[in-house]
Amino acid sequence: MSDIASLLRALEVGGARRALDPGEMLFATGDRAERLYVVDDGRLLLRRHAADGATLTLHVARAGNTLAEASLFSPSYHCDAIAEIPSRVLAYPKHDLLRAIRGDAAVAVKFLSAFAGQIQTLRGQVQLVTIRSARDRVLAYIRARVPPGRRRTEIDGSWKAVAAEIGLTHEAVYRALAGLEGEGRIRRRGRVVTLAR
Amino acid sequence: MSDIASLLRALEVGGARRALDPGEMLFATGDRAERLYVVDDGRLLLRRHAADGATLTLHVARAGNTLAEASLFSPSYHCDAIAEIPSRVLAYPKHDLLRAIRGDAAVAVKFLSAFAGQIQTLRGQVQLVTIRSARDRVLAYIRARVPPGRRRTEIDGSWKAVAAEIGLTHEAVYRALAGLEGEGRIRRRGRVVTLAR
DNA sequence: CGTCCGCTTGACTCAGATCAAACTTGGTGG
DNA sequence: CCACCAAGTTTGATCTGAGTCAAGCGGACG
Repeated sequence: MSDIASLLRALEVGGARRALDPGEMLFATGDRAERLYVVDDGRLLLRRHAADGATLTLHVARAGNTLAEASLFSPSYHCDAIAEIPSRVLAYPKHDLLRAIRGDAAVAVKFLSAFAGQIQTLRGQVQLVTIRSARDRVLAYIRARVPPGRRRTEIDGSWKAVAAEIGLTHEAVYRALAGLEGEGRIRRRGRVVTLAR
Repeated sequence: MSDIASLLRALEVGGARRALDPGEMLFATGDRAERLYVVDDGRLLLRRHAADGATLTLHVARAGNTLAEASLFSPSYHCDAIAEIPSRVLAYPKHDLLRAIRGDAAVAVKFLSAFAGQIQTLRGQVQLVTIRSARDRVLAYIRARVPPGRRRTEIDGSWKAVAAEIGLTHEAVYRALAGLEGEGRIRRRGRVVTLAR
């Protein structure tokens, strides 16, 4: 998956380990961006607060994912990072990384690759969040999670977390799921969902 | 806009122009990924087919957007690209780009920075589209367009296009604008908007 | 064994979608 | 230079569906 993690391990750059409890904050909006993180284990949420107090999950970072890539080129973080479950991360000082990247184009290319993946993920999310109907949005979310050629997928995290990720209330998500199952478009047992033909 | 586009223009790498009719396919899933594209004019859809036969639009690429960045790092395209309206694109051979990136860490860093910018822009868009109230969403859109320290901005394109971009109907946008002007939050003449203090 | 949290469903409300219609603007061609 | 057409803009009336509030169930965990 993310060869960034292994790439970082191979570099001289040392990563400091840090453990987080559920709900613990790794960094907050406005903090000086001095580190880039790799999720070793667990799950972290990148969140932003809207003016009206609502919180939006911008990204769900899982084991192997990098966190706050954009902060490499930004003086401060522009969102909060919070552990959803007990998690461990590796922290790499931004300056060391930038030095390594500037010194070795091959390293830079690896980073580019990881960034490109992020862009794709985010585009998918923009597209998803723009779908107005809750039913269609949930269905699109599921479809995007089913590996090509397969029919089944397991949602990781709770449906409530999914709701936050796709910009719906959890009630709307549950109703959409119930509706889709009623129509026979999907079958579901807990977090395992199967697309109907 | 997309500094990737201007970055590409600045490189020695030449871009081949290509015109597409509505419905014409630029590339299909599984094709060998040999080029990265920049949309010069028009609108292209990136689509994927789900297991249940449905078509999923992953992204709508407009003028200035790059297409298939991820393909730089993948041997084949993983979605279809189709022109929605008459469009023109610039095609950059992947090998030339990769050579330029690998050969010069400074170029690589420029790309990285541009990609990081893309990521931030996209995160901002996700956040914007998630704002539920039409009034607040339009206001946030305007605020994001006003240069720091200034009060005025000119929207490029029509308000109708803005509506599509931020996931509202054009009626909702016009009403939101009228409401904001009524409240005295903004002043507006055509496409020029001034924020009230 | 009790508490917390995810899950689920119901009733009600309201903002934005939808449908409709008129006015304005800009550009094109005769 | 003007007639005309297309597209954007504006406003009104109605409807729909997601948000909100509320309440109950069940499993996980200390």
